[in-house]
Amino acid sequence: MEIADTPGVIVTVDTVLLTLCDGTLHVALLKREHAPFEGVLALPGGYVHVAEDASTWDAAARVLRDKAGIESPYLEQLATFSGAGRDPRGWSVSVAYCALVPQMLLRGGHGGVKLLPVEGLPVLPFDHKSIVAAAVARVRAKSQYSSLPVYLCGDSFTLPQLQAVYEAVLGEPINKVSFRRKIEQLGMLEAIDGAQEQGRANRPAQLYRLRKEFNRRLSLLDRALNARD
Amino acid sequence: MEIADTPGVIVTVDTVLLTLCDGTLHVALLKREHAPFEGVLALPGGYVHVAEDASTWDAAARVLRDKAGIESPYLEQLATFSGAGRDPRGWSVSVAYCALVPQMLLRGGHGGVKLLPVEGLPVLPFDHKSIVAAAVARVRAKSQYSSLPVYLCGDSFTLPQLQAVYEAVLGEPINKVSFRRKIEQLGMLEAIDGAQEQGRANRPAQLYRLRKEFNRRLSLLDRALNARD
DNA sequence: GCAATAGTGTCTGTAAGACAGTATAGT
DNA sequence: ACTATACTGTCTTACAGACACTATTGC
Repeated sequence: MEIADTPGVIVTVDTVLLTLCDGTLHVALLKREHAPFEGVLALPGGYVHVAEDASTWDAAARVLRDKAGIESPYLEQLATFSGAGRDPRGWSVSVAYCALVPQMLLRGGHGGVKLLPVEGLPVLPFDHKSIVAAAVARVRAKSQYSSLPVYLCGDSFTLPQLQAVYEAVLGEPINKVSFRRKIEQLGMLEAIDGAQEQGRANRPAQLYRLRKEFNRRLSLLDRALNARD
Repeated sequence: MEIADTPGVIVTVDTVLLTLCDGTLHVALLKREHAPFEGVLALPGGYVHVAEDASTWDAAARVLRDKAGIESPYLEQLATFSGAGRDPRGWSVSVAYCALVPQMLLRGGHGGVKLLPVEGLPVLPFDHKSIVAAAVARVRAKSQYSSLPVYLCGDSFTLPQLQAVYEAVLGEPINKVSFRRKIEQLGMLEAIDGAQEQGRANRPAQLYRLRKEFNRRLSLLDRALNARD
């Protein structure tokens, strides 16, 4: 029997929780409670707990739940950051995860969560700035061909609202007709019968929701990677 | 000061080395030299060596060099596989990397390397079958919009050869004119002056090579993720 | 009726695929 | 000259963006 662990390697998870505030992408940061960098704003993260976590995905979900008070409907593995220099405690491996949540869902979260725009972040400890940059790049890339931004909306939304979300993520205006054609052909939305946005002095917009069979589809794919087999 | 490692977690790297044989993707496997699964074919992998490896990328490169005798020009992080159940030794984290090499480069490798078609693999230990599947899916996806398959060719190649490689990876024929237009607009190849394929009873094809500025571009991007900051 | 935004029909330009033609080697 | 494959010019078709038009609410 060989050694049952890898001495000298720190194994952690970090989560990049993104949401839309005022039309721009923001990332959730927390003040660190322990050394190193105690009191400094950083990504929510923590050690993998061998006894509790069935995988690093579960560890990331636990970190978000316990430290930020959030159950993210979307949680995808981003990449793994590693090396001798990234953590002053020693050689470390951090499996980074990316979460997308509607801003409303953050209302119920813990009070200590700070939201900062992803552009123009202050200096962050470890290599957290690189991790955020990788998450934003991934989300922008996926938004060009997938339904990923729907996770930034609530349960129901109008097409103009969804288009505004896409435009905020991608940082450029989208042609209305093309957008609606694209959404149509992706086929992952369904109109909610008789439900329309009310209360404004114009034609009301149809409300839509994600079809059940597409719900959490992307995160399920990621889960399969972490399953036993 | 906290603990300097994460007890009970095994930290390894696994490499999926892909190449083209007889027009289909093959993966390199090695007989395991130690328990568990001693003597069984598996992906080349090993523990992270804190003293030698500056990152998991370096660990993967070292594993390929030492165990398979190959310096891969392309080595990209794929995903991280983790959990209590995937390794009988205990809770483990494996950072998986994907390498692409031209078949010629494998001639110089160690003798123990077995190449098997990625379709119809036998049962593999750990979750190596999932890892291979993820690598193949990633390579196919990236091949649709990038120059990734050039790493499966040698230093110089003709456009018809490159097209055959794309078709083998994607598993479907490509329109010749569209392919040449696409390659042209990607602009990462340059004709080698006066060099043409010889020796066949037809018009000789122009030889091309990857432009220097595009060399290892994708793997450099991945390296940046693993750098100190 | 008017303002404002939702949603749709249609035109146009760009890019992908099909096809056929020309080019150049060996035999 | 003939064959085989490399390469290229051009036609057609599909799709993305632009624009204009209709639809429906509150005031």
